Amino acid sequence: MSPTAPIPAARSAVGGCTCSKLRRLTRRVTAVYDRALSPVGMRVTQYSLLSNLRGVEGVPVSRLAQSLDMDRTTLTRNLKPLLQVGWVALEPSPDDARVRLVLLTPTGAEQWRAARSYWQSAQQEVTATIGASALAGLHTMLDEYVPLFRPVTGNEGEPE
Amino acid sequence: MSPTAPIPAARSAVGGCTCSKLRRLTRRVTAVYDRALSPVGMRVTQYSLLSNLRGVEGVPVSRLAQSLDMDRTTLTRNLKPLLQVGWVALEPSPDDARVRLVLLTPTGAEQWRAARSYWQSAQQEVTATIGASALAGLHTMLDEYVPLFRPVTGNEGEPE
DNA sequence: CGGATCATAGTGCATATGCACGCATCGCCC
DNA sequence: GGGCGATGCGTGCATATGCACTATGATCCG
Repeated sequence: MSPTAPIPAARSAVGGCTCSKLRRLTRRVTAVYDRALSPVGMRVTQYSLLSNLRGVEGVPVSRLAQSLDMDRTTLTRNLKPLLQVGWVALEPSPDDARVRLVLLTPTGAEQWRAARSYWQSAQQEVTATIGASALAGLHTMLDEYVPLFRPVTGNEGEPE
Repeated sequence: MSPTAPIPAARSAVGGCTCSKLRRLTRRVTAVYDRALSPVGMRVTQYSLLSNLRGVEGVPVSRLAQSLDMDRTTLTRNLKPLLQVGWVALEPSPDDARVRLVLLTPTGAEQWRAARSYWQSAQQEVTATIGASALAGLHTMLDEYVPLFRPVTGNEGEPE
């Protein structure tokens, strides 16, 4: 069969769907970061998570989820592999027995510093690929539109 | 504890990370579509998948993955729930025993038609939220930047 | 004090994502 | 026609995502 023949009726997968377009680009861009971070055995989601713990004593799970703008239960599971390798720790709050504080371990901080340059490589690759000014325009849009949509699972709060 | 106090050092979860910004907006926007499609028990990923099967006799799995710009193995698994409910079918190609053709069942086509208006609601909501011209600008960027990045798992092909 | 209510976190379930690997088949070439 | 590399697919593994539900602890109020 001819490997390059176009599909009869199905060409553009995304059509006019904003969501599919977003997901598609996100998939490709995520791969850039994940490949770049693979030498340190870290994914971009994890790098982002660790970044948010820098310089913080301990953050309640819900608050970290808010900060990351992600579902609290998603965060709980995303923490699991990081707990296993000992890059983060989870300890009960002395003030409130319900609260569990997430904190960066020394090892985690070290790993973050090691990962940082790899992340910068990925970010630089993206910048070079689409151009600095175009990237700035994209960032502006992404940042501007996020607050217009409902946050995941009752988060929100902190306007900035 | 004060529920609205800002986190000491961790404010913006995404910082300057293009990937995190993309993933964040994608999460929020996906929720809009998934909520809108929930009455028909469909997710936006599935809606997009079914859309690509409209008017097609049967598409090899790999080619459909290319069209959707998604990893072939991801598609294989995304097909599973649709196979179970009978909206798509998978049959061996008469020409090549290796190839499995994905096709939309009559039920699946019917479900797609039913879902279409719900998808339109979501798309309309997004349009109204960020504005038609802004959305057009976003689409332009998303479409323009996708081909600049390596496709997932050796896909690509179709420049169109 | 004690119960209703609220807040915080984890789990079960289901899907989404992609890499590494293995299996079967196809085409080609001798 | 018997290899042999290439091709098409599926699976195992691990993470990412979010909804519904549960369990536990804090708070308020009579």
